[in-house]
Amino acid sequence: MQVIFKELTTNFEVILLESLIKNEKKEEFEKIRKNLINQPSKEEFGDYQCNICLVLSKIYKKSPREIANRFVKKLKANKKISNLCEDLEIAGPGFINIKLKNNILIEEIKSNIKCPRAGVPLSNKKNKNHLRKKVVVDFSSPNIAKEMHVGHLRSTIIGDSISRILELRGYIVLRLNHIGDWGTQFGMLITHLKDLYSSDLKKIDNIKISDLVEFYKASKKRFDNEKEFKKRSREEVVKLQSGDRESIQLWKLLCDQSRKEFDQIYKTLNIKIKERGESFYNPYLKSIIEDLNLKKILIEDQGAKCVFLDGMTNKEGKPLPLIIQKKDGGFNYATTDLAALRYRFNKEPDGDNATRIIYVTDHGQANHFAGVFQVAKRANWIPEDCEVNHVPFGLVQGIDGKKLKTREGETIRLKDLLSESIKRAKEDLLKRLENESRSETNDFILNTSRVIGIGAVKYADLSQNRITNYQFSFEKMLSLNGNTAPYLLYTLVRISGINRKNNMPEDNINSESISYSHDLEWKLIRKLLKFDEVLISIEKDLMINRLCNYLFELCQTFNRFYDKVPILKVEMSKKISRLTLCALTEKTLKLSLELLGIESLERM
RNA sequence: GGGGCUGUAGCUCAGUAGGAUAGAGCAACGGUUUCCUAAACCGUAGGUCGUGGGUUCGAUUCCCUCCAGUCCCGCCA
Repeated sequence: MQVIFKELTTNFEVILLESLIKNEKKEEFEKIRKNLINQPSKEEFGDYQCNICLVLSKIYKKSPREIANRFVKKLKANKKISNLCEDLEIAGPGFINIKLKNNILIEEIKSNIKCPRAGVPLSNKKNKNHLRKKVVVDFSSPNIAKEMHVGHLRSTIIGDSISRILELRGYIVLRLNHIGDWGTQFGMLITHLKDLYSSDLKKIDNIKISDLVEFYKASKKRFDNEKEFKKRSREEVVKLQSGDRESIQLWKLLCDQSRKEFDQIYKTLNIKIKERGESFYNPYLKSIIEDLNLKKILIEDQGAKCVFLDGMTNKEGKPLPLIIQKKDGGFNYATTDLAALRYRFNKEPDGDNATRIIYVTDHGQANHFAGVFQVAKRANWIPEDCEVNHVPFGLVQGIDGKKLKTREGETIRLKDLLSESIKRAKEDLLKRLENESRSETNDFILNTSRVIGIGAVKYADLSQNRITNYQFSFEKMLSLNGNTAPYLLYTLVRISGINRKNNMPEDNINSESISYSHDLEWKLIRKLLKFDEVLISIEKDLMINRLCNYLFELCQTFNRFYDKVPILKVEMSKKISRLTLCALTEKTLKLSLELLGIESLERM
């Protein structure tokens, strides 16, 4: 319905401007045009509302209702507006409630049914060469030789969903996995590896580390306790960074084995992402220093090369530095992040030619990114018309409100968490089958519980406002009531049920005869038509929970309709009209679940 | 000490480019099945929107004070 909204806004603006000119207040136009037409604060107020008369009352020094009367008269005289609107009603102190004509809404429904994106328009934004804009989404980013945990889960799920939504809107999306594959920890890992497998070093393929996490822990323990080991580890870092052949081989071995673990998780979660770890940017680090030097913003302090940040201070009240090069000459993550940012905005072939970079990390890194962005801006590395966004998210907590841990106090492995969810979904399903005396094939049971189990975990995360911490509860996310994946899937299953029972041949459907009379039909129509506006708002603020909220409301609206309004056992024209609503609900839901990375089901 | 984020019903959370009587789910209580999956639907009850100021015709929303929780603050990422 975005198109209608825009047309209404344009024509309202014309009338507003005429009025202002007539009253010699033209200069106010820019200030007050912004929120000329709003979403209604309540459904019963109509399709949109206009609150401008209360503002005009101040400017014209007349009562808002008096102004509203005149304004509405002018609006009604406008042909384009009267073609769209059934009624412009003045309410309360001077609000104008806008109700659209039924046939306009029905035309929208028909057009959305035909549209493969269910009415969501493609973004018309293009880059300077009039090509589709490219967005880099940086998400997931686990560390080599460490287990993925719930913190990575949020980044992965949110980043994936953002990518999918931007793709639907027509952007070219480059999903990047900025994995931690470089840095000082590799010194100890490689040294430990060399000690353990000294005899196999010639035949590297023979080395199989059974448990990388245990391996990491053992290395760390030695690093912290053995002086000699620590020394060798440090030397190993230098070797690695200077490109020593054997060190590089062992580094690759560690990365490969880790990658296998990650890929399993990504397969389970159905995540597509391109691995481009920190090591990729090594060749570009030196020029970061050079360029910052050239621009005279790099300052040496206590042996380290820093950029001092504006508006940020440390404990002593002095300007906070962003360390670009350590006193030992090594680079750290700020350097890599700057190099990555610059590369992504650079033109091809030495860059990605992006116009927007989105970083999905926990909000603990907010300061870090604020610093990095500030330096990038001062160094002029963010081109005109381009933007960077940090998309922060809160912690995953247990029921106790503390960081999610096992009973033993250990970090929960992501793969254990996912299989637990599937297991619980399966138990629920089996119980239901028994209660209803249903029998299903083993394949059905496995697939259904997998889709529900994974979907529930994803949806629980995405439906939450990402900025706040959220409490992880299998019980809630798998519940069949409330704003959960199973509730949405169930709604879809109901529609599939209707389709199965419907024996009417498809070519009987004549969309010309569509008409609606029931109040619940109209509520569903209006809800369906909000879909595009929801997605467009998400493109700006990247709050995925808006989509989930919308879907929950859509399903509630549909279920009320389904409960009270017969669909199949009615006369032909009503049946066709109602089946059309079912079809669009189904399409919207399926598409949305896809955007959330959740699979659909026909039966459950 | 500085900065970020959070504080809304018993619990978990929506809602904030200012708008009319602040919404869901869970838990509690009550109701609905000749019909498409009742895994649903309907109703009742539950609120000083952390505190105190300010701006405004109008503030949960914007600004300031204070309180509470949490995260970050020089060579880890």
